Amino acid sequence: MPATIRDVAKASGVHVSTVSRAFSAPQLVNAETRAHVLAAAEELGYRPNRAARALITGRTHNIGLIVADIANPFFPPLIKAAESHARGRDYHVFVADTNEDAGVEEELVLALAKQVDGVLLCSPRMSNTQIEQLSREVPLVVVNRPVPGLPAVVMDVAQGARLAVEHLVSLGHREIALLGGPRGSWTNREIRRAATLAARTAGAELVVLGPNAPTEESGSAQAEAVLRAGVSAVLAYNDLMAVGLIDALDHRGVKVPDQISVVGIDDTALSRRTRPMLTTVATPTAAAGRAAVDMLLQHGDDRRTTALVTLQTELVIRDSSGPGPHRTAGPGRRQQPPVDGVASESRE
Amino acid sequence: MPATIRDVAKASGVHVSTVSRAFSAPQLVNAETRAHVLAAAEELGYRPNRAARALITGRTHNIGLIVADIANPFFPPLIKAAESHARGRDYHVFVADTNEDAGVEEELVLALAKQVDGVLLCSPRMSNTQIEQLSREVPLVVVNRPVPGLPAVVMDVAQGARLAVEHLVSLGHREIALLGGPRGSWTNREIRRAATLAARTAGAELVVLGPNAPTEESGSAQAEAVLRAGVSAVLAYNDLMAVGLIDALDHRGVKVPDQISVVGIDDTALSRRTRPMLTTVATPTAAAGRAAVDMLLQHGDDRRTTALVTLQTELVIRDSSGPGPHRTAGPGRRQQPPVDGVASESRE
DNA sequence: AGTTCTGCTGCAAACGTTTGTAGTCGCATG
DNA sequence: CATGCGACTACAAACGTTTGCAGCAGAACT
Repeated sequence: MPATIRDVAKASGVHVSTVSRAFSAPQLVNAETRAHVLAAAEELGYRPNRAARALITGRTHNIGLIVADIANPFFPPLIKAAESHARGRDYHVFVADTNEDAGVEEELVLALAKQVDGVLLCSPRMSNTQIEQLSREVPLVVVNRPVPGLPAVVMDVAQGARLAVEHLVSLGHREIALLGGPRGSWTNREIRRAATLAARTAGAELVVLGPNAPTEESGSAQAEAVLRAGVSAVLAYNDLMAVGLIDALDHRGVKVPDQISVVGIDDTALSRRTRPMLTTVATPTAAAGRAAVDMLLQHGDDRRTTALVTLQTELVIRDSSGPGPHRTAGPGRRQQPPVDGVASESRE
Repeated sequence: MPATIRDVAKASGVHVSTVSRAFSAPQLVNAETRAHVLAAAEELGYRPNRAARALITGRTHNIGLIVADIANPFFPPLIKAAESHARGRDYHVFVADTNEDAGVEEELVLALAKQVDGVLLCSPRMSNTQIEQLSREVPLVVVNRPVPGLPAVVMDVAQGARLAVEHLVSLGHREIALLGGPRGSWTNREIRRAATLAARTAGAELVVLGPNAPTEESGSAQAEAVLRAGVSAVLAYNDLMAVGLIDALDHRGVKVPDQISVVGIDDTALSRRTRPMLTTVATPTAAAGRAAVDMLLQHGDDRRTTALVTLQTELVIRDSSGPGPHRTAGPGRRQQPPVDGVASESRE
C-alpha cells in the first residue's frame, strides 16, 4: 500500500535507479530531473524502505544500546547523550534493557545483530569470552569494562574509589566498609581493588561486604551488616545503594554523617536528593555515551583505532561524609582531586 | 561474510526453501531433514537476516516506543513492562527519547515507521491531527492521551485529581494551587479540568499555575508563585515537580505539611524518597505498558478492537499532606479511593 | 489397477532498494 | 569528420529471505 520507489519512478517518468540516485547521490542526477522526482515523491508520500536499503548496503543506520537496568538513574543521562549524538550523525539508537541478566543480554545482542550496524554494550554482566564471541556477530563497543581486543570506554572508577577512601581517611576514618556491587561487574572489581590498595596504603582497614544487587533495597538490606562490622564509614558501589543504606541507617536512628559517613559513586540526580546530600564520585556518563557512539561509528571506516578510552572521575564532596572517630589531619571540605591522577591500568 | 540461508542449504544438501521452512514452518518439513538442517545451521553459526525477512513478510517483529524523557522516573517502569511483555511474544522494543520536543517526536515516528510493526507513542506533545497523519505511516497506539479513531491507553488521572482535591478539602484546605504541567499534554488538561470541578463542588478555590516544564527544577522555580498565591495546599502535575517544590519550600523555611500540603501524581520511586514522604496519585504505569503492547499486537490481526483502555488510579496518602487552616471534618489518613469511582469521559 | 490423498521437497518469483555497466546525446576537440 | 568526453540516464543483477505452486513418491482408498 505505501508508495515504493517504483511508483515514484512511474509518476515522474524516469527509471527507478534515477529515483534512487535522486535521494542517495544527488550530484549524479540532473538538478531539473531531481526536482521532478522529489516533487513526485512528496506527492505520493514516499518514504524509502530502510529494510530494503539495509539489505543491499549492509548498513542500517541504527545502533543498539544495551543497558542493565533502565530504571537505574545512572543510565538515562548516558542514553540521552548517545541518542542525541547519534541523531546528529543520522543514526538512530535502539535501547534495550536486560534486567541485569546475562542471558537476556546475550539474547538481545543476537536479536539486534542483524538490524543495527553495531551495539553499545553498557555494564555487561556476561563473561569476556561470551562478549568476544558475540563481537563476531556484530561490531561491539563495550562501556564500563575493558575487553581485550574490543573497543571500549571505561570510567576511571579506580581513581574515584582511591580519592573517596583518601577523603575518608583524611577525615579520620580508620575502619571503612566497601558495599560491593553485582558479581560479573568489572567496575565492582576495580573499585574493590583500588579501595583495598588505597586503604592499605593509608593504614586503614577495609572490610568488603558483598556481592550485592546494585539497588536501593540491597543497600538498605546491608545496614545491619554495616553496623555489625563496626566501621565508621562506608563506600558504596553506587549512589542507589548509598541512598538505600542512608535510609536504613536513618530508620535505626543512626546519624549520617555524625555516626557513620557514607560515600556513593556515580553522582546521579539522586545524590542531591538525599538528606544529607550525598558525597559521591562523579562519573562522566554523558561523555561516555558520546565517546562510545564515536568509537562505534569510526570503527566502521577505520579498523581498530583507539581500543580503550578512559574517562576521568572526580570526587564531589557534599554532606554525607564527616569527621571520623580518630581525628588526625582533616583538610576537610572542598577538596579537589589531583588533575594529574594516575590512570589505572585497565586490564581484564 | 556471515552465513546465509544458501550456505546452510548447500551444507545440508537441501533447497533454500526447505531451510527456510525448517525455521519458520517446522510442521511442513520432515523431522529428520529438519534435524539435519538445524545441525548444519548451528555448525555455520547461521542467524536469519531479519531485514530480508521483513522485506518479504512485511513484519519486522520490532515495536517502537517513544517517550518524552527517559530520565523522568515515570517512564522506566512503563518501558520495562512493555519490553518484557513484548519479549514474551517474540517482539523487541526499541526505545527512543524526544526530549519533550514535538518536532523530534514526529521525526522519530517517521524514522521508525519502516523498521517496526508499530509504535507506542507515550505522552505525545504533538497535535491530534499530526498524530492522525502519522498513523497512516505506521500503526500507532497512543499512551496517556486519547486520540479519536486511534487505539489508546490512558490513566484515569481525572479521578486521581478529584480524589486528591477531595482529600485536601477534607483536611480543611480551602485554597489550593494546581502546579500545571507542559502545554500539549492531555493529562495536564484532564487534571486541570477535574481538579477545578472537584474544588468548585467542594466549595474550595483552585488557582492554576502554569503551564510548566514537568521537571524538578520547574517545580522549585514555582515556589515563589505558590507562596504568593497564599494557598495552603498544592497539587502538582507530577511527582518530579512536587519534589522540586518541597525542596524549594524547605529552603525557604516553609514546613511541609505543617504550613503547606503538597500532593504529587505518578507515585514514582521518588515519592518514597522525599522528607516528608509524598502523598501522591498512583498511576498504573506497568499495566499501561503491557496494555499498549497488547493493543498494538492484536491491532494487526483483528481490526479496531477496543479503541480506548482506561486504567484506574489510586490516591496514596503519605506524609506531605496534613491538616489545613480551616479544620472542618478531617476523616484523615488511610483513606481508600472508592472502588466504583466514575471513570472520566475521555474526550480529546 | 486406477485414483485420490498425504507428506514432503524443489522451483522460481517476489519484496524494495542500490550500484556497476553500458548506452545515449550533445558538444568540443583533434 | 571522426573521435573523445562529460553529463546524464536506463538496464539488470544483486541482497537474503518467504511462499504459492508444482512435482513426486508412497499409501490408502475404490
